[in-house]
Amino acid sequence: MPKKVDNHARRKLIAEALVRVAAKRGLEAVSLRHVAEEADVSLGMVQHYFRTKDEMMTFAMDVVRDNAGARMAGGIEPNLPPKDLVRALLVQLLPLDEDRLLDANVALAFFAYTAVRPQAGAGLRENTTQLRDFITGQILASRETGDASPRPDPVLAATALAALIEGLSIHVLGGHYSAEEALAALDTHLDTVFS
Amino acid sequence: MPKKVDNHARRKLIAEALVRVAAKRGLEAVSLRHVAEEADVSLGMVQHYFRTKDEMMTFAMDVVRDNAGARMAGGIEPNLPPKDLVRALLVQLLPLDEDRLLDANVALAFFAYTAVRPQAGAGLRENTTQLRDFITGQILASRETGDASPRPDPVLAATALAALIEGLSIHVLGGHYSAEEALAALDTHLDTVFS
DNA sequence: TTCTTTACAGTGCAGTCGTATTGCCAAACG
DNA sequence: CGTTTGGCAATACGACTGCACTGTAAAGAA
Repeated sequence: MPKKVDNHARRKLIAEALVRVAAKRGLEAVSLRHVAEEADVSLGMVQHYFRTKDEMMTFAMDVVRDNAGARMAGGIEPNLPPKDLVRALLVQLLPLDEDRLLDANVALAFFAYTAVRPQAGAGLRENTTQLRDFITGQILASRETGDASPRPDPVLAATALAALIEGLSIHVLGGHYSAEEALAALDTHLDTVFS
Repeated sequence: MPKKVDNHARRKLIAEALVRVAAKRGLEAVSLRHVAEEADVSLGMVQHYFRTKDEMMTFAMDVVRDNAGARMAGGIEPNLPPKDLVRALLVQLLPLDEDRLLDANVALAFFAYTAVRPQAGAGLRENTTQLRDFITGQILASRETGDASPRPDPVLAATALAALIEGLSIHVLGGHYSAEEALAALDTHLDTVFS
């Protein structure tokens, strides 16, 4: 066997360049050439690691999802009460700093992307399902300890919570209001869920 | 003066074709030629009514916003209690039928579009601001009549409500769950806001 | 009537797109 | 040592893009 290269690292390098292009100029500006330029590699190399553009897109989506997942996992401190735990998770999805703003921007673009390509959205769907399930569990846990009044359906409450951060993120991205306002809205909502 | 044509009607005709293309195949499939074909007119005509593609896009965005606004206005019955009024409004933004699904799809695409072109998002921002203000007013009104416990900040509650339908719409578009589930989540949230 | 102005249709152009193809180079194996 | 083979660069190609330009038909103004 000839030269040995870390295949996965190269793909990630390219995918991250794609993310930067998409965040700065939109998904429609993502072309093989632009990505190659942003990654400071040749077009040929991009083609070597991704046989088709769609393959590159899909991989980049997975990288973004992994980023978000890792951030959420990193925000967790065990033994936190359910409410704080959920909050710690959701805050990681809000564009509160430059990094998260970049990712949220790309995530939004991918949402629009998968809305027209249903088969490409499987990963996204899995993510929200997991998030919803986790939140549901935490709501139930909080009720067991008697912290919350057991009024509304926990699954629906979790659904609303997951949708809420999504909507807040989008509004912040669109410049409708500041990230701080979004955070405040999230907090008041959390208060009502974990009353 | 020569031939007299309803200029605005023609522009709307073209913009609606654009919306159909965007909903079916995504914003990136929106080209002058595709729109012309969908509208069953010539490329030359599209160019006659829109000097640039960006001008066409902006106009189409306005049409979609008008659609949504008209729907919301149409859903209103006066003398409704605040909660039902707000619900009637927000329901119009959920993709519960084919028409609203189409518009929501395009709206999502435009959100992603404006996230990278801030100057094009002014209209969108105005829309959510108006919606937030209206909801805020209704929350305050409901409290005056004593229907609600006056706990959380009404502005933040309105912000959350507006963000919530946005997030729910997106999740429904992505096939993460059904429109009925989204509606149920909205209702439980409305119950807590207008307790 | 003649003239002017609008409302298109058609074509051409320079640039970009994704992809296929070709070829060179260096490293590992026999 | 050669030979093979993966890693990459470069180029070419047909399709498509937004836009500019030209031509033509028709409807009012003079």
